Amino acid sequence: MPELPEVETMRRGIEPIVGRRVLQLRRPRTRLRSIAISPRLSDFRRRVEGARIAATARVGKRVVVELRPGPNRPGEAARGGNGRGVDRIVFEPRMTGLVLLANPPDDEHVRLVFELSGRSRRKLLFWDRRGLGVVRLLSPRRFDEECGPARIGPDALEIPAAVLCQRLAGNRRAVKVALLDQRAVAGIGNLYASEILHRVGIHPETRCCELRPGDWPKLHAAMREVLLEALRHQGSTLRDGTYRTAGNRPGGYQFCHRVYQRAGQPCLQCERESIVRIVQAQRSTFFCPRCQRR
DNA sequence: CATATGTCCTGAGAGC
DNA sequence: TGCTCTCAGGACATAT
Repeated sequence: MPELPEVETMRRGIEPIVGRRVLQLRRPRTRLRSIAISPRLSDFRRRVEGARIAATARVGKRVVVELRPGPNRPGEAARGGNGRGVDRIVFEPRMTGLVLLANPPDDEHVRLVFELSGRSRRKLLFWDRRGLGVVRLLSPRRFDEECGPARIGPDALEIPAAVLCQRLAGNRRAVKVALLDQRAVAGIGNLYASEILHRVGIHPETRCCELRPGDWPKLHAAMREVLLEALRHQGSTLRDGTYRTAGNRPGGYQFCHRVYQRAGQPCLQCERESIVRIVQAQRSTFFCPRCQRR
């Protein structure tokens, strides 16, 4: 489940594509259902082939590739260049999607292939085992609708503590569930929500509105620490081995997990209690009943 | 409006 | 061993 650290690692890994041109877009035929793309392939192709890649970015858990108009679209040249009038490719990995600049884990789950210009003939791949991922080519207006502040809140690594507090403090939901709300704060998923709450010593079932004002700066600090540490380790590759960097290598943060997928094992903080697994909003939550009291 | 639940999908692993 | 069943969860649609 690529979350902020994994998605940012993928984005950094594809940086070498900046300055290249998309020569061809292909969707390999497989026995699997095809993933959702928009617009349809023929329109996607017409708009992307020939375009030059201007920059990469990340919006929450999405990888963004900014384009400049190509030579096959001379009429577009006038409004390109300032980064606002350009189309963007938005990769949404969701559960098992990967953005790769290397050989994929296997061939049958390669969903899209962007052939790039350059001597090395590199390919940008979207690989997705379960196929829940989405790839879109968005005009500036559509990008704002799909990825703007109305849909995706401030990034977890950018948001100030006071804003985090302001956006969540009145919430009646459990803090673990609220942290997963991408409109409130963007980039946290199921894995890091548990890790963050363990680090700050907050019980995951505590309602946001029950937290004391002094808890928010601590939660904010723990959030940054966990996400930055995971980013340094290039994300977490879980037991199923799905997540890989853009270079098709595993991350290393799974060896630092203190609670996630550690039910029944001793808490590394107190070394007395065992980690417990509960279900909140149909998702697993892991915590230490001793270090995280209500 | 805020909050809760159902749905999509494939493959791994459990249980018999 | 080979079958069936359950589960994993991000984002969005729909329900309460």
